[in-house]
Amino acid sequence: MEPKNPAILTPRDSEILKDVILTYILTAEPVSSRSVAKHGKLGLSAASIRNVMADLEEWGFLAQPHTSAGRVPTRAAYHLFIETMMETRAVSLKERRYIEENLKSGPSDADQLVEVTSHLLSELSNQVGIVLTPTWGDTVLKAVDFVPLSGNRVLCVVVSTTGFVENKVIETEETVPREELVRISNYLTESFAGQTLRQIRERLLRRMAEERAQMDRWLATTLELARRGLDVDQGPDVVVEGTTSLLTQPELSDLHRVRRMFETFHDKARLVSLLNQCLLGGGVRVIIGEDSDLTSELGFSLVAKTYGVGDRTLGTLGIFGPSRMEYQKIIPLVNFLGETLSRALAESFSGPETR
Amino acid sequence: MEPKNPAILTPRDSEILKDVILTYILTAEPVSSRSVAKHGKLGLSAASIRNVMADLEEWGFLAQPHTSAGRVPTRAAYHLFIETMMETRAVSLKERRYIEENLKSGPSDADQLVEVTSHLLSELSNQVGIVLTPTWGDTVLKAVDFVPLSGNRVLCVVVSTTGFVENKVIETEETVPREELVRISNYLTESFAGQTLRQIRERLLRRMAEERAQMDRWLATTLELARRGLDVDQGPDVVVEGTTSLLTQPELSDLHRVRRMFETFHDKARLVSLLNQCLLGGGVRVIIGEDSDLTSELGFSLVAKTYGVGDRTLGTLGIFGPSRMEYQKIIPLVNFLGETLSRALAESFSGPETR
DNA sequence: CTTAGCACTCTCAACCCGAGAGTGCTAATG
DNA sequence: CATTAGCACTCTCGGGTTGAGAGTGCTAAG
Repeated sequence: MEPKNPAILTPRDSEILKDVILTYILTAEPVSSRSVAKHGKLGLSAASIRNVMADLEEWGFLAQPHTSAGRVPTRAAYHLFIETMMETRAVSLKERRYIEENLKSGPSDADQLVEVTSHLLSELSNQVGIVLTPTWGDTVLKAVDFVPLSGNRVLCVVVSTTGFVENKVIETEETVPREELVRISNYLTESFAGQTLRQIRERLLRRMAEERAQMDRWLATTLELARRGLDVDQGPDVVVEGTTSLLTQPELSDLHRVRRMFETFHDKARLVSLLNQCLLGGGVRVIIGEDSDLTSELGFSLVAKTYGVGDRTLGTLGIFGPSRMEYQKIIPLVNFLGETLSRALAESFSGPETR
Repeated sequence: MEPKNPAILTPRDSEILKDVILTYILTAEPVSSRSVAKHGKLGLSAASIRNVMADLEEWGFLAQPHTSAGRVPTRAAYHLFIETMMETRAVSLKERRYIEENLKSGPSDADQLVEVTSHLLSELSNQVGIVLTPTWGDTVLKAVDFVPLSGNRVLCVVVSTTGFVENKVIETEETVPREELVRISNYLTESFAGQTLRQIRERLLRRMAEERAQMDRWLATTLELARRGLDVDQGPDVVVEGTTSLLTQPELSDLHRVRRMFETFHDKARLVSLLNQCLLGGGVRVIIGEDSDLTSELGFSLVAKTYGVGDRTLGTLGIFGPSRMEYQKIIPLVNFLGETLSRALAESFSGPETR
């Protein structure tokens, strides 16, 4: 469709494009040649700017909603902006303090940590914050514990090395006394700590098949409890925060798009697959507009980054919002929060082992 | 403003009012005299209906958006409708099956039960489902359990008799070995099970003050752990589900009201206080429009009921939506789900004691 | 190469207008 | 006397029109 881009933009072209993008981000309205001429540093008249802008449109960096409207940056323009001409604005000291305060003191377990992070993402960007929790099968077991409830019910508590906790009530064939449960907890924790739930599951099944005949009663109930309690095959959870803050954005001024947006955020499966596109690479990934079917409908963008402990990637976190967003601030913010969350998870939960 | 209502409506007035309400609930548009005449059983002409409707308006049961529009029921009309002329439509067998299936098989602990209930409320009514979880201080302790994490961290698991589980990570002064934690868990569960968290907290504080001097080391750490672990002073949680389903309702056709609605649902504190108005009485409570500041802004209604185990009220559940809702179906639905949730909580978790 | 000038295009809000819907009133009717 | 047919009146809503404003593209002059 669009003619081939030139190998490189002249400094002037670049400057003008940048100006258009910056003011569009600010105002959400098509940018006219006149406003660029007035506001811009280079003392050119509107007419000259117009020529350049016509070129930029031809290259595919600008578009007009209709004849005689200003120009609007395209997806390509945003990408170029981010890669070559953006001056990132580091997260301010005040914000860093605020983040660390909230992340250090408030949450006690990892799930709360994730929730607070999502909230911070949203609050500090005025967009939607998204955090993907680790896939449960990949988490490394720290401890299992069984608590007797009434009747034949047992509460199984599974803790990962990174501090995520999962509760599950299971029903046993017969009542298992408290002391027995303590022994079982100890045994299972000792034998399986340090392995992923997926590995554990496989080993359990293999072992149950192998030893079926010669297993004593105690081992049988133990393994059965483990199988039931550790079998949490749910995929990753998506924590979405701040959808309402988008309602004030001008791009959501019509009801139909509002509905679409909420439908989008409710379809967790698609969100997960979108977020998973960002799994590779350590830096911040930016997905803009038609890069993905999800973002294209709404003309939205996603700025995302993985988080994890050591070299192990646990999940993804990011900010979702109209393509017209302050990448200069958003990208450092996502970066910082990714690092901070990773650090918090590492510091809090993988200290010296207890035994 | 409005002239005093007549002591009683004639059967004909009543019939007409009912017809207006029913068709308004269905169509969401002002009801004309003509449509009542056509659709209604009593073979009257539009002109006669008009006279009656003018009366009903004078008495405050109907209102017109403007001259030469049809009539719309007022809050008073809905109340009258619910109290005297509504024929409730019992929850269908299919729906009952669906509810019981979802509530029996899916969720394992009480928190999940609440979540599923909220979802069912929303799904079956196409409105917003709300469930208020029990105030944590009022819940009765079933068991406490401590799981050692890394370093000086201990995961405290608190289980209520009704199956609600709370996790909390606390930091201890010095490392407490695993066997010790087991002893402490046992001791605390035995001494405090059956009391509310509030009671326990008071006793703990008193005991710590009394015995400060003569306490041995073990008891000191035990009580300290208990104080920290059982001190969850958070208020009730509000689980809101299905806000998006309201977006298709015609009363939310303008953006401003959509924003208002989402703000409303995000202000958990106000929601709690509204729901708490329904705490008294065992039946289903209906709050319509200007009955409360919360519902008035939007012209919304709330149908709510308490749930609990035995004679102990635990929380509230309800359906929130435009005043124009199918009370004939909604009220039985809330009633049924309240009873089913109560039953599920009772059956699952307060069976025979384990020790 | 730059820019002033101008014609041209497109949107947007305001306005008007007529159709349609519904009412209130009155007079006729059983 | 309740009921109803008839009719004038009111209000909303959608469509069409118009004029102002904004912005562009082009051309010709500096």
